[in-house]
Amino acid sequence: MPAQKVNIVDIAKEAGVSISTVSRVLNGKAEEFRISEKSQQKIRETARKLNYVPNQFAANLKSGKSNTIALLIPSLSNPFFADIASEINAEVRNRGYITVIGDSDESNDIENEELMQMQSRNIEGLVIAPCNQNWTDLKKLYDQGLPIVCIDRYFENLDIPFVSTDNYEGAVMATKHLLENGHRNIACIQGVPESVPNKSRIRGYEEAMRAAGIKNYRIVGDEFTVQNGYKEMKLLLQQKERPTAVFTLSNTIAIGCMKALREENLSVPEDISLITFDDHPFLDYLASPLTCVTQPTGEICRIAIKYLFFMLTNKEIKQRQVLLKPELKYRKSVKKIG
Amino acid sequence: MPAQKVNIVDIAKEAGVSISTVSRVLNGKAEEFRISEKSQQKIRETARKLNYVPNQFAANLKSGKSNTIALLIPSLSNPFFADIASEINAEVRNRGYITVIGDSDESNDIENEELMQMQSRNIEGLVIAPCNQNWTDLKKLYDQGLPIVCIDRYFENLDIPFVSTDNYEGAVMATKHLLENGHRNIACIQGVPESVPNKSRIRGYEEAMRAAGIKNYRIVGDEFTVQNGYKEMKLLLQQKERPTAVFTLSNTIAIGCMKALREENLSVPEDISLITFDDHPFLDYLASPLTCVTQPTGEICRIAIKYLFFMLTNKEIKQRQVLLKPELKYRKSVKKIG
DNA sequence: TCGTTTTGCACAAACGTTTGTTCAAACGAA
DNA sequence: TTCGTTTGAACAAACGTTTGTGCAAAACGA
Repeated sequence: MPAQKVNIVDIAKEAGVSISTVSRVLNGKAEEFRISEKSQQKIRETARKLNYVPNQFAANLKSGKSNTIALLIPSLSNPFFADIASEINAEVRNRGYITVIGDSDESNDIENEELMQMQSRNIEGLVIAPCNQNWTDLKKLYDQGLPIVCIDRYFENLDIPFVSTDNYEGAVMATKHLLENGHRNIACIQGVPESVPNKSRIRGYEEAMRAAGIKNYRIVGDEFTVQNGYKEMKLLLQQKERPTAVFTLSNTIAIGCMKALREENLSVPEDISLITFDDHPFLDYLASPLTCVTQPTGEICRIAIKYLFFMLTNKEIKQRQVLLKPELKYRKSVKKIG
Repeated sequence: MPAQKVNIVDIAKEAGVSISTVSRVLNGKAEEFRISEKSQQKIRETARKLNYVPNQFAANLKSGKSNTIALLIPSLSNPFFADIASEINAEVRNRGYITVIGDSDESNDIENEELMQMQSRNIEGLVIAPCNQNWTDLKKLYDQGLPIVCIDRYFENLDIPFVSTDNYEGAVMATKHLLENGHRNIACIQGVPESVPNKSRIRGYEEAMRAAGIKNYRIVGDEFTVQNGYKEMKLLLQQKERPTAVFTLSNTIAIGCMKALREENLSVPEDISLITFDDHPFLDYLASPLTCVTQPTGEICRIAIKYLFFMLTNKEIKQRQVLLKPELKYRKSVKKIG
């Protein structure tokens, strides 16, 4: 017998008070409106008895407050973003809000659709790692007053605050490390070419290579996926002049590489050196523990949420564009050659 | 200038028609209500021009339809659940619904709170891997008519449908594999002891051990986390009689183990054999590729969503309790001894 | 005793939709 | 011309809250 959902009216009747009184008590405004202790108790008690669950939709409709912030990421199945989702979720709950998470699967269309959905749900803030390079919609939202913070991916020339890693620096560190170990023929397998982090990393890689006087380097690939890493590594291995080292721009790509290498019976770092962006608990325990560039994801999330809630409460943000320093975690996937 | 949010009334005015007409056109009910082609065009055009975004809250309030299903999992940072989230999300979107994801962080309180939140948001269905053993709240919801499907974790004696892996069988397979390789002193590091999958796995492990005539086996640990695996392995290694093999009940636990082993300069499988529940792309590329019991997560998600939508449309479900077969993926972490 | 202040709460109007009902105009048939 | 029928759309009542306003009753002061 699907008990009809109880509402505030039922409670009012049962408790013998008015609707408004119920509303105020249940919203903790009893003091403010001087509701007697007796009424308060009565109301709370019947609410519990009737199993009352407030209807957020109705509440939001009237008040405009949804107590919801949205997180929009390109791919939950990417451990980097799964981590972020987990952290943001916890951080947001601590502040009494709830998170709705959207996964755009790296598709512009889905991202836009999700963005719409979230608007429809009157979110009060948005944390996004935009996969769409076309920022007009996002910018419009921001200008309409929706607090937005970009993480990981961002738009350099927009005034939307962002928190990310200094990807350029990270790539320079990684590339230099390879160069210092005598490598000259270094290939780079990238992820989504249009994304800012990817572009910065590529820039870092290129500059480091050119600074070392190397002109002909190879950049291949187009996705932050295992499949992409696998495919591109396979192709690289078919080249006449095999690279002595490979720099992958995500750990998913790195796994793909290892799969390809394993199939060709090549080992890291003996036959080929490997270095990757993004850490992962597993990286330490691989056949050849992978040297990597780690991003401070926890810090990124904390700052992003801090900023978001600053905006929500109209506080000033001193620095709108934050790039945190990555670190090189030395393991054993780079061989000294030459 | 935060352009006031446009609503259906604005459109009606601008287009010179009534509110209801706008609503019907925008909801694709133009045919049904015989709205002229001209009006339709006019309405759609002005909606676009004014940048109209429907207010779901208002719509839902009236219609009772939220087009939302909820996914509640114990931990997004666990790759197993991250995968599930990703798959469910995609599957649900394909059916024109959207998913809101909740992460309870293995906390009963948070789970209950999230459950409340979701009720408040008038979800139409729920997919949950319940961490709370107290099913009364969930059961109440189910009896009130909310379609619910449990995945991974479930309640055996409830009529709430579930889709999971035959964890018992998986554990038996793993344990037998160790036994067949001559191991007698096999320890098991478990996850959350009260969770059904954990209990089934333990049952499988125990029965296989006893069937082999082994009485004194060790079950330790209490969380599906890296830390738990690390700590328990450390302790196991301090025992007088070290186990020759360890069976871990999740890959997070397995990583923890490997960390401990590495610190003690022990290697798998030379010094100790290791087998784990749950696959992961990385497992293949570890120093000693880990033999594991894989769960058909994709299949689990697909079936769960199929069932959920059956319930949503009042179709009959033939089989309410589904346990899919796991598979043993042989890699190189088990040594033949004795 | 009678004003005045405080206390405690009820009333009713929103919020932006959906949807059942009603109705005018246009049309066609007789 | 008149009447029935279709076509196209307007009206208005919800949905379950929140919140500004208003007003008794109680308490108090003189």
